[in-house]
Amino acid sequence: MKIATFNINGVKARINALTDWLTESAPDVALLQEIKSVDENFPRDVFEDMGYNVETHGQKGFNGVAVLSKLPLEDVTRGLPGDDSDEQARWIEATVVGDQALRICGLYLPNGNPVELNDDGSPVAGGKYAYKLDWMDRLYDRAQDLMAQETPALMAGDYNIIPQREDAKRPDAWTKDALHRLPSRQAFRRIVNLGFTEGFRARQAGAGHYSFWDYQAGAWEKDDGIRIDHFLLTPQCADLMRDCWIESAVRGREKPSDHVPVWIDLAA
DNA sequence: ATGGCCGGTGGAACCGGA
Repeated sequence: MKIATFNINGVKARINALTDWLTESAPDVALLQEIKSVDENFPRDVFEDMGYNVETHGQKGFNGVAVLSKLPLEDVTRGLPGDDSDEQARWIEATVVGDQALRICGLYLPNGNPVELNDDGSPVAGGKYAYKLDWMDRLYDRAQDLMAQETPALMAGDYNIIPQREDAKRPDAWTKDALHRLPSRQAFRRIVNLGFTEGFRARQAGAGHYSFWDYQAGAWEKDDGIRIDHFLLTPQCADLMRDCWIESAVRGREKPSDHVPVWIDLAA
């Protein structure tokens, strides 16, 4: 089973690029982020006509996540648990019903910029960086629950985290940024350290592997990228992993997203 | 070498992104 995560940066603007990609690359499951659409306006018929089951968790203007699956989806839940006042659409879960059940979580982790700090270095309450770290605390709690299930499960999406220096072309440019500053990396590592396998790094070492290139300043042409889209797998899911790769060529196509798809292939 | 964007909203600039 091939599963891809893809921040599409607007489903309406990306509809042709997206259907071309689905036709050519044919994921069994696609986790989409930044659909930038309310559920009612999501073009579900387009994907249903291609043989996908469609589940969305959208909002007006920005954010929004979705799952497309050729296999049946069950027990769909929307929103990351832990804060009923959080109205941003960044989390969706479902169980993919195949030879065995696989719990999949699609996520769009907050960017966190600008970083606003108090004099003691703590994040300013109510600011975007505080929201990012608070969201990651809730992600930790959900990750802990998933791990306790001892079943095949994964959390994948746009983490907005550059885990290590080798995951950026110019790491020094990111040291104070919300995507790479130490507390952000620590919060990510703390989740991984619950026992998750980071799919890509289980397959591929070394620098020069990116999943995002800014639209500005010719970043794609200069390969000035960062790796921020990740798969985290429970041990029972990691045991099934055959491969994990980044489909970077998609960034060079017509009217691309600024992110590209990241894939895993599972023996399931 | 150098400069440099894009999508959505709403109907012009501005927000949000990373």
